[in-house]
Formats: sequence, structure tokens, C-alpha cells
Amino acid sequence: MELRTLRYFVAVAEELHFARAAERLRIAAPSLSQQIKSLEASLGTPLFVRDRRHVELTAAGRMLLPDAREILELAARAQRRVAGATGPLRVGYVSWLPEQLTASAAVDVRVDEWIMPSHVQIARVLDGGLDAAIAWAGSRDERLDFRLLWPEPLLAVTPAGRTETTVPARKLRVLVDADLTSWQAWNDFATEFAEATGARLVHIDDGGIAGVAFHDRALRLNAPVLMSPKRHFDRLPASLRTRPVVDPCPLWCWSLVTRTNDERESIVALREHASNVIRPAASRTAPIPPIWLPSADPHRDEFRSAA
Amino acid sequence: MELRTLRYFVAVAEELHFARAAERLRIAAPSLSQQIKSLEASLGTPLFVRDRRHVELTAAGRMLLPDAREILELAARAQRRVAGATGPLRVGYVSWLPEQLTASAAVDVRVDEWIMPSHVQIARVLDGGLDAAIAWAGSRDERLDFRLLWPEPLLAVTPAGRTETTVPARKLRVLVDADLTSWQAWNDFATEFAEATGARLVHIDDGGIAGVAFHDRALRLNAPVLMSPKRHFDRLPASLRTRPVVDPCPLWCWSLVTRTNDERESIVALREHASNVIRPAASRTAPIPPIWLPSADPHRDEFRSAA
DNA sequence: CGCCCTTACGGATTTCGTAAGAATC
DNA sequence: GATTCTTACGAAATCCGTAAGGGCG
Repeated sequence: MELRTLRYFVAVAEELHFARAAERLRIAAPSLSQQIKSLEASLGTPLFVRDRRHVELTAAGRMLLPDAREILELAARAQRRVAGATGPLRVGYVSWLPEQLTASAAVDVRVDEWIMPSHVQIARVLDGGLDAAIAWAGSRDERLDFRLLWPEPLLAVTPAGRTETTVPARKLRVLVDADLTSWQAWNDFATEFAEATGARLVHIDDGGIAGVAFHDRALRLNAPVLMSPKRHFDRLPASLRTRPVVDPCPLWCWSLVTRTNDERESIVALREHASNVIRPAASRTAPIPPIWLPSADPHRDEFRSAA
Repeated sequence: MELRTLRYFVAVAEELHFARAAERLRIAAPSLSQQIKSLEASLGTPLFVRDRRHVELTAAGRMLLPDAREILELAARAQRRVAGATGPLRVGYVSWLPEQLTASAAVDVRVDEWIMPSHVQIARVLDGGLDAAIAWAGSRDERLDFRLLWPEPLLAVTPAGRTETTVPARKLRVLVDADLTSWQAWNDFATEFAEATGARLVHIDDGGIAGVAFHDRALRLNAPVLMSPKRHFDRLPASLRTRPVVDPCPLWCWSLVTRTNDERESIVALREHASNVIRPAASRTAPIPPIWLPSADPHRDEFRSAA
């Protein structure tokens, strides 16, 4: 059993057609037939029933298929991770990129061009597409190391007419978007925050969590709306003001996310740099207690005293 | 990158010595050297630094090693599982073997000779050494399917002199053994039971959870002691009596444990047989409510009404 | 006759072993 | 000089492609 034969097996299992599978694998059909046959011989059990007209998985084949996929997936990830082990560290971010990250001469960092949501960047770190990411983590993961960079106190926007200087959480509208690809991390945060504080959830589907679409919606709602941490270039309209949120103040914790088992010198240095340089420099805007974090936030314990 | 090359890599990484690794792999040293070299070439990065006198892993090598081990482990398990996919179902048990299991002509079952503790039998099901096990499950696992076979009400032993017909849980002594290999499942159950009910934990290290050693200890304690569900051949001494436990009555849930993704006809039939035949036949001895189960027991929901 | 999996067989590639080389202690 | 990894090269095994076979609609 080799990875190549497993690839062949998966192809046939997916196509259920030797000729098509062979084409996909860019080998000749007889070769594929031979390889499958030898795989079956080495396993001691047939994987397909070849009715003259149909190809079908046997019970053994059905059992092997998910394992084969998992093995191949793991191998591919391992390869990606090793491939990136040399050269500068590839670091992805979501919407906040601390200046101190690249300023350090100690670590050679290349900031990734792709700006994706937190859950996507974290997935890329796991599968080796990135060495590190600055993102929000919804929950712990044994395979990942999280270093707190900046607990960002989220703000609200209110119509300019209002006179209050802060907004209590329970008075807020909180937007969640139907597009999970883009907003899953935010939705998770927002949903739990609304449940915990009594803020009102507003379901949208136009991506208006950030940018101009967000301003439009805030104006139409004519009420305080929680702002996502997603930065955008568009200036806030004159008719809207930002205000701190209190009772409690929601903290969006930006972490440096790396793989636990990645202990290259450069990665260790980057983690140190995160704790010793970036973290202190980012703590200017202090939240107004009490604060609030999601129940599964990896940094929850670090705020025990303040909560 | 193939499984064979990964095996070679792991061998060298473990020996840190090409000659010894080659010997272990039963190939010639130059061949091994070539293979490692071609692996490094295909990955685009060296995995070892060969100082003329020492062999050492590079950062990339250190990153690959755990992945390589995991991939090989997964492949080995997949192979074991498929290998057992044909022929009679290999079923393991711990201490209770229902007669109806083999009585059914519908399923061809071979009872495994090795009698091991629950957590071990369950691990064997996972890695393909067994197709099914009759065991106690401490917690859910997505990869496993649990069918309740018999919620066994645990008994206590008391000195023969005592007149009470039942024993309240809080009066019990509960034994846990230092030998986790043998008693991990029992220890987990016993520890949580003692915490929940106020029963007194007694730490031992002589395996006296069952058998003659248990009788000895029960006599010496001269108090009611919870009996583990482990059957033993030795008759209970005349100076001890068994009594039901109440307030609450601890339930040790024997499950039929199979792999979730194993949907062979024979496995499906075995699961049905478990629910339709074995389960009804085993429900003779009814517990005296209230009952108690561990908080993570997979069958906890099935007792909602009774708890 | 077309479809589709298989067998047969020759060529290309990969893998492996023996022999010899090179560097270190 | 012993140890240890590497290069060199031929042999063996494996993999793959073309050609042809055979059941089925």
C-alpha cells in the first residue's frame, strides 16, 4: 500500500469507472486496472465488484475510502508545511496588521497578500498555507498556539444626533450575515454576545457587516449598532458617530496563531516578539470594565481578574 | 513522497544514523541514502544535516516527523481495518458476554480470546483489531457507534452480619487502583461516582478491584464496598453478602461498540440484533431509582425520564 | 459494433545492492 | 585505520503503455 495506489483507489472509487479514473490520473486504463488489482491482492480482499457494466465498491472498499482520503489529505498538508519551512515566514492577517510585525529585524516576515476572514486564515495555518496568522480565534485547538496581541474593545456607531458618550450593550443592534464563508467568525462572536447581553440580533444577507453597506444599514436602523473589527477605507459619514460600548465591553482578541508543533527558531522568535513587543504596544485603548469575551475564547483566562 | 520513503525518513530520524536505520529497514545503506536524498529533493528542502560524524534533523525535518508518524499510523490502521473486513466479525468483551450474541445465526461472530478492560477494547475497535466490543464507554466519540446492551445496576458487598437489605451510595467505600492500564475505565467511573454521592474513595495498588484480593480488602474494611462489574470465578466468602445500592443506584452501561463508518451488512445486522434481541433479554434486574450515570456517558439521554 | 474492463507483453523508470570514494576522528 | 555517509554502476523489480481479448447491450 503506497500513497500512489491510494490515489488511484480514490479516483476509481469516485468515478466508479476505470476509464474515466485513468484519464483523470493521466495513466492508461490497463495500468490502473493492474494497480488496483495489486492493491486488492496486498490487502487480501477485493475493493470493487466489477459487473461487466458497472463498477461498485465492496464493503471493504467503503471502509477504506474515508481512511484513504484522510491519509492523502494528511500527506498533502505535511508536504505543504514542509515546503514552507524554508524562506521567510508567511503571515496572514484579517484586518489589523501591527506595524511592529515587520519592523523587527529579528524575524524575516512576508505578509500574505490574501486578506481573508479569521476562520479561513486559521485553517490556512493548519494546513501549512501560512506559517502564522493574526486573527480572532473562536476556541482553543491543541494543534495551534495562540498569543494575545490586542484585545480590541469593539465600538458602536450611533446617529450623530444622540448625546450619550457610551452605549450599553443591551441597547445595541448586532448584525449577522447569511454568508458564512465571509462572516462565520463574526457571526459566532456576535450571536453569543447578543445572547449574553440582550442585544438585538439583526439577520442580513448583503454583506453589510462592514464598509459602506454597514453605514447604510446603521443609518436606516436609526439605532446604535455594534461595529465589527473589520477595517474599511470608507470614512464614516458625518451623520454617524463612534462610541465605546459598556456593560459589558466586548473584546475582540487578536491572536498570533501558529502551529503548536512548529518550533523553528524563527517561529519561536516571532512568538516572543508578539508577547514582548507587539502586545505592550497595542494596549493603548483600554476597555471600560466590565468586559466580555466569548465563553470559548482561548484568552479568556488572561482576563479572569478583570471580568 | 510515498509511504515507503516516509518509513525510511522516520527510521533515520529515530536512529539519527544511516547505517543502523538501513539495518532496521533491511536495505543497504547507500539505497537509504539515495531515497532520503530524493525525498529531500522532492520536498525542496533538506531534512537532515549530515555533519561527517553526526546526523541531525533540520527544522523542516522536525516539522515533518510528527506528520510522517501520523500518516504511517493511519495507513497501518486502515490496513488492519480492511484486512478484517472479510470473514467472521471479531468481537471482544470485558466481563459480560450475552448468550444471545453467538446464538443468532444471522451474524457470524468470533469472540476474541483476549479479555481486556473497556478502554483497551474500545481502542482495539478504533484501530481495527476488533470489529466490535462489548464494553463500558466513558464518553461519546464521533468515530464510534454505541448501542446500549445492558445498564447493569452495580452491587455492594457488606459484612454478613449487617441486616440492611440495601446500601445507600453515600455509605459506600469505592476502590480505585493505581494501575491505570487495567483499571482506567473503572477509576473514571468510580471517581465521579464518589464525588457525586459522597461515597468514600479508597486508593489501592494491588489490583484488588476484583477477585480474591477484593474480598480480602472488603473484609478488612469491614464496611460496604462497591463491586466493580468485573466477573470472577471465585465464590463470595460466606462472611460477605451482596446488596443493591440505592440513593442513587449506579448504572454501568454495557454497550456494543462499533465503528461509525463501518456499515457492512454484518455490522448493521449485529447492531440491530443488539437493540432488538440482546437489550430486551438483558433487562431483568431493574435498578431501584433514583439511578446514576457518569456525566459523559453516551447513554445518559436514554435515561432522562428515570433520572 | 461500441463500451469497458481485462490480459499479454515489451519498454521505461525506479529501486536496490555491491564496490569504491571521501571525510572525520 | 576505523567509522560513516556518499557516489557509481549494474541488476532486479516495479510501473506504465500499446495491442489485443471477451462479455454485454
